[in-house]
Parts: sequence; structure tokens; C-alpha cells
Amino acid sequence: MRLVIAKCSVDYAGRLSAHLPLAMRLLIVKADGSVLVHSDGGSYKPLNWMSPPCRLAESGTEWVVTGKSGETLTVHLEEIISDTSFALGEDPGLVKDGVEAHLQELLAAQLHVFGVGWRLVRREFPTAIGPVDLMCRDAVGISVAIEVKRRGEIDGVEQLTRYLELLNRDPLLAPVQGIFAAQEIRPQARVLAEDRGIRCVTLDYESMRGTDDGALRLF
Amino acid sequence: MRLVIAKCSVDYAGRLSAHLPLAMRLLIVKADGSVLVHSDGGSYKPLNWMSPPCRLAESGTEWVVTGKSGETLTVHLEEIISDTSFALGEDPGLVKDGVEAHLQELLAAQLHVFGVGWRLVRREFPTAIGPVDLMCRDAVGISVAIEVKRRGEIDGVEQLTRYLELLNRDPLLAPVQGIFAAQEIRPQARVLAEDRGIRCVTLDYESMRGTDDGALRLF
DNA sequence: GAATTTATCTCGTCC
DNA sequence: GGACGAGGTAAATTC
Repeated sequence: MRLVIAKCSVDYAGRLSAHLPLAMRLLIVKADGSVLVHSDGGSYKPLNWMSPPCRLAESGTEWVVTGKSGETLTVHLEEIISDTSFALGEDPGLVKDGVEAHLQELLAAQLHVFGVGWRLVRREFPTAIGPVDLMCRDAVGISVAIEVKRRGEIDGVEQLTRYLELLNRDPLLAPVQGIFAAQEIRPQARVLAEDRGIRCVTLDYESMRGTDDGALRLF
Repeated sequence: MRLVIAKCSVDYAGRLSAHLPLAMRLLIVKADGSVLVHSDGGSYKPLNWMSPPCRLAESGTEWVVTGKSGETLTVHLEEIISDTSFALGEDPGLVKDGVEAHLQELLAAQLHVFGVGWRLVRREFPTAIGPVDLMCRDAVGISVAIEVKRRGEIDGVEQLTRYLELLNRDPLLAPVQGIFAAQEIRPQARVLAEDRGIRCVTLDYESMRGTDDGALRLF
């Protein structure tokens, strides 16, 4: 990664034409050749940029970055304050705790959506064939295994069915009921689930976020 | 603007939770307090960031950036390779020649949308009060001044009126007709233009792009 | 791999 | 100031 602080003007010609008048800016040249032009404000979006794949041709005080489709970013360097390079290496990348995990978390805190008196046994309840998303007991103490999905499809019903079959062999747990909970449940999945005695619950993510217990209401 | 090259791990907690494992990265702290975490690849989008307005609290090897709604970006610095600051000053900002310039370009190549036998005299035809977007001659040699806008409003009609008034004083050009061409022409602007004998033409940008002469089909 | 949906969207414009 | 839509959208997910 190369960082250049310089007084420069920049022109872009591609889908649109854009021009940046002469000013002091940060130029970033990444390992893949992409170039970002940042000012000292605004959002994370650069004032101007060239996305990879692209090629940087440097000649004197002019950089010409050419993109895959022929679009060009031209940088005229007037005065270079700093020009440094660093070897950063590969980045392991961002890990997002996505929606499914969050839904599971919200549900664990709001078991009352299934009925009063329910209590959580544990999240990610371990079994020999994988963890059950939520293991609970209802008001009268019946075990309930809940499979949480963002989109409820047949695969998810099959998965829950396998868990239920296994769990029902355990005399300490049996009988175990099943709930298939998802933001959206496909008709075929619903038919299959109900045919197998599995209750289907569609979840309203937004309202669950809004009516949570407060600990999750930070944002 | 402060640039830090450091081995760091980053956590974001806001609308979603996200984590960046330990790796060497570029940290940018802008004048408005916003923070960007960039790797040496990917797009112009940072791996993680905090948008202004926000507040950076630095304590030892930990940065905690808190956003307006309470969301936080936490950076754990393991090893700092470089830490430099620069005064960049205000940026004059991006000038997009975007659609208007492109429309002018397309129109110049497709004068037949006005009528057969038209020819272009020149684009950006200079006058004492500014350039006329397109100066043409129609099939019988009458001069036509065309004002091109993305959105046709009264201002544009006034502008064209001033040009026409000036151009019509030139015996080599007069009489000069006017055309007000825009993707969308506001009713008031249309009324004013037609009242002054200026022809209004609405342009279909997409179809003009689609039927261009090929030279413009680079992107 | 193409099409569709999402986004800590950003950014402008209109009302 | 909020609502609405486009974006050099980019990126993830579904088909």
C-alpha cells in the first residue's frame, strides 16, 4: 500500500466525467492497483477512485489509472508532501454476525412470542448431528426445539426433523416438539413442517428489534 | 488527517456486529473525527469505519470511536508501524460534468433528433456572456442555439433568452432560433420558453445512449 | 454464473 | 428538515 499526500487535481472519465480542482489530498494506491483519492472529511467514500482491476501508468507528475472498461482516472501532482509504502499482506476479512445469529439472540430473549411461561434451556444446544438453535421448555415443561432461519425453506424443515428424531430418542427429553421460526417461510416448507407436526412461526425482525428487552435497544 | 499503519483488530457494534481479526491495516482519522480501516485490497469501501459525527477516545493501545447513535468502533492496536498527521485543509469538492455534458455530447452527434439536414457549427460556442451549448444550422441554413439541461427550469430559459438576444445582434448569424432541450422540462419553463418562441425538446437519455454512433459506447 | 436484494449504504434533490 | 430516488452504486444472496 502506497500513501501519497499531495497537492493534486484529479479527473475521471467513465460513466460520467468528474473533476477535482487543485487541493491537498491523500492518494492511496492499493496492492491490487486500485486508487483512492480522499479529502480530510466526508464519509468513507473517496472523492474519486478507480476500482480494480486497473492499471496505473506513472509519468512525471501525472498518473493515469485505466480501468477494465477503458475509464480513466487522471491525477496531476503539483506538490508531493509525503510518499510512503507499506507491505500489509492479505487481510483475513470482515466477520459479520449476520441476521440469523441476531434473530436467534432476539428470540432467546423473547420466548414469550411462543407462549407464556416458556424458558430457555440453552442456545446452540449440542446434539450428535449438530447444534439445535434454541432448546426450550414450554409452560408445562415440554421440550421444544426451535430452528431459526432468515428464509425458511424445505432444507431447514428437514434439518429440524432430523434433530427432533434424534432428540425424541432421549427419554429425558422426549417428547420434543418442534418450531420452525423464520422471517419468511416458503409455502412448500410450511406444508412439509405442518404435515410433520412442526409449528411454523414467522418472525418480524423489525418489531422484535423494537420490542426487545432494552439490553438490545442500544441502537 | 492522521494516517496510522498498524497491526490491529477491530470491532464494530451498531446496526450489526462485525469483527476484524488481527492484521496489518491502514487507519485513517479524518479532521471531522471519522475513522476508516482499510486493507491493501478490496474496493473503495473500508473494511470498517465510523462516520461523522463521532468522537475518538484514545487510551493506551485501544481506540474507541463512538457515533451519534451510540454505535462503537473499537480498535485494538498491537503494533504501530507508522503514525503521521497532515493538515490538508478544506476540499473544493467534486465537480460532476456528468449528465449535462454527456447529453450535450450525445446531442451533438445526433442532431437528426431536431430535423434532417442539420449540422453542428460548434459545441460551447463562445459569446461575451458565456458559451452556448450547441450552435447549429438547420436544413435551410438558419442558425439555431441549443441550451442543454438535465432538468429544464426557468433559469435555463432565461439563460438561453440572453444568448439569443445577444446572438441576434450579429448580422452574420441573425435570425437565430432557440431550442431548449432537457430530459425533463418543468411546465413553467415550457410555458415561458414557448411564449418566447423557443422550441422545447425533451430528451430520452437512455435511448440516446443506446442509439449513439458507437464512438460513445466505450463505457 | 446471472439475477435479485441488501446496505452501518452514500449522496443529491425535492418538498 | 425529512422523504424520495439514483449511484462510476458495491456486495451478498438467491435462483
